[in-house]
Amino acid sequence: MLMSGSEQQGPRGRVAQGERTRAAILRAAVDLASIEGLEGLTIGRLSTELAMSKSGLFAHFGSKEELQLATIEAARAIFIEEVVRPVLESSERGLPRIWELCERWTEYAQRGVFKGGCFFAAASSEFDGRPGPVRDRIAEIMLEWLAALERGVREAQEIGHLDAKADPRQIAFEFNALEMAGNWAFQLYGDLKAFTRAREAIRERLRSAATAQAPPIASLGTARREGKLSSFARSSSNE
Amino acid sequence: MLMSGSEQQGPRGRVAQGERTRAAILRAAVDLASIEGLEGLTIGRLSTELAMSKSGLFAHFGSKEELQLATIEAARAIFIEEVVRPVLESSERGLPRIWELCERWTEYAQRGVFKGGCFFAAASSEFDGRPGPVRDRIAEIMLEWLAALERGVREAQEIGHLDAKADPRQIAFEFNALEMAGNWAFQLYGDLKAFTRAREAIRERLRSAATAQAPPIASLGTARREGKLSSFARSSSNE
DNA sequence: GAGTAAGACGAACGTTCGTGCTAAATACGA
DNA sequence: TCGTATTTAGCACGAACGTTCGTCTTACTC
Repeated sequence: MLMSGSEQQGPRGRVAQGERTRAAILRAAVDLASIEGLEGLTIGRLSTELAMSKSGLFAHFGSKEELQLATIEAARAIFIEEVVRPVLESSERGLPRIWELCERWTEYAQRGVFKGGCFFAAASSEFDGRPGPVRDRIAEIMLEWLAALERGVREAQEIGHLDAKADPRQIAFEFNALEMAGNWAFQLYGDLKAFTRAREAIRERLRSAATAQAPPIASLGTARREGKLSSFARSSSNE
Repeated sequence: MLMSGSEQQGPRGRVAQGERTRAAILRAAVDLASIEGLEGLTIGRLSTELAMSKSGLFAHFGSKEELQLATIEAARAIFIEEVVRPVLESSERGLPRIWELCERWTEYAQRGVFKGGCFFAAASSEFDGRPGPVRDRIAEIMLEWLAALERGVREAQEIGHLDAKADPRQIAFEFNALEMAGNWAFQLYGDLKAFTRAREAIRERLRSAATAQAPPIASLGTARREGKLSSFARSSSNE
């Protein structure tokens, strides 16, 4: 569901010109939309930014709504690449993975993968009152993410890291809430400590639900790059 | 045209006509903005909805930004009236009040005081990337709310309901995160259970920080209307 | 080299945006 | 009841919106 297959190429081995242009448009669109919103994502403005004509840009999508939907898919692909895949590839199932999911998300928000903060946090707030395919797709993708968190918790329970009596849905809700609030405070106040607060709350919540045979929460570090996690990495990481 | 003589007030020096019209505009503006956003709050659309002319409406504010700022103030007044004041008037300092703050907020979001959900949740997300007086004012008001939560916690610590070692800022952050996530899930999925989840998480967090002499958390009910809270009410509630 | 299709362009469509002006209508103290 | 100040409407503006159209360039096929 989250994470799927490969890209197709043009007729001959090379990628068609149009495809490259389209990709460039979407790369810019995703950043612009994360700042200005999906509705503030304007064809005129986008074309100016890319130094191309409105009509030329427009031809790639056929309607503004199609552009919005394509932008959402592009953002989803980036999100998966930046957050979901690294976690599935590098962390062990159970408590390390659920922690790593949160950690990676926080980092993704903090690092500014999208210029205006988390694309989906912004888009879901913007479109929650505007029925239509755009809203529906955004809601779906957010559900995917919530489901990923929930599955992480469930796996941790199966392995015996977390109390089996805990409600995975509830915990997923809480973690998502804390992460999005971190993103929110960072965007509104530039307050980096908000991420620390989110992290701290998540850690504490994990502690409260952890079992005796869970790896110590304190060992779940912040600096994951290079090594620190190699003790957990690459055993049977997929799915 | 809008609210002519029909709105009977005493014939003596009552509220000026313009003031009444302005208030009617803002009442509509606040709802429209909570759905469409403060930028989607359009003068043309608003005037159509109120069956008055664009220019007539416009004259009350002088610029779109002034309209936005006035709308924000109107929303703030409603929020205070619906959430803050009832709590300060009806609940005892300490744990009951901090709980009641959260409870009232949840109810305010659930009840649809603004048609599109919490006005400030929407507005702060929309404007977090657009510097200017509008963004600044929204940020200020959200800080007021966070400070109110924080003070609630601090008071509960002073009274001895909550562990003095807990960090009030941290707890305020967490409660705000859970509430806003409840609002978010409700707006996006129509999921009423999200509010239950938020409530549950807040209750649990309070439990974890409560002292021995705190009133039992379980007694902090959901149904507050009529009586249930009269045991806490009206001792020295002000300030 | 001729033929074809994709891709990008500039101009223009009708609409709506925010914002000025000026005149009419209305409310209200005298 | 009247006169004036406030309040509303009418109209026009330039800019930007999404969208359509016809044209021109480029690149690949035969």
